[in-house]
Amino acid sequence: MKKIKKNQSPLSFSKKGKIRSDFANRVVAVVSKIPKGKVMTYGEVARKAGKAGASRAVGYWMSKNYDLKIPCHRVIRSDGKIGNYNRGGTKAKTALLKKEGAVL
DNA sequence: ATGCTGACGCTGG
DNA sequence: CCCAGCGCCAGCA
Repeated sequence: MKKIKKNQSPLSFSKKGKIRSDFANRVVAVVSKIPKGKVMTYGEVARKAGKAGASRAVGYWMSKNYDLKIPCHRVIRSDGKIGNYNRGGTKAKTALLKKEGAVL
């Protein structure tokens, strides 16, 4: 038998069980899979989510769902710069990554 | 569908 | 570091 549906992680961006978008769910899954001490760019996340180039869409969900239930602070810009965090807490994000030992 | 917005990516200044 | 323009995409009114 085959698994009709994969695990529905509680991290998924959904409304009371209703999936908003497969894309959003994928993004959360990828980000939550980022190992500690490592960072992933929005572009990479979007690519793994199946939507290469949807870097904006990725950040969009972060801003809308920055529950901090996912290591969104491990998601940085392609330049290696921080980008944004919690409506402008770039400082906190930088310190957080440095503390974890992320290679910037 | 259309228009606007947004935690992007890149190039240029 | 900042800003401007263009291209990219998903979400929402």
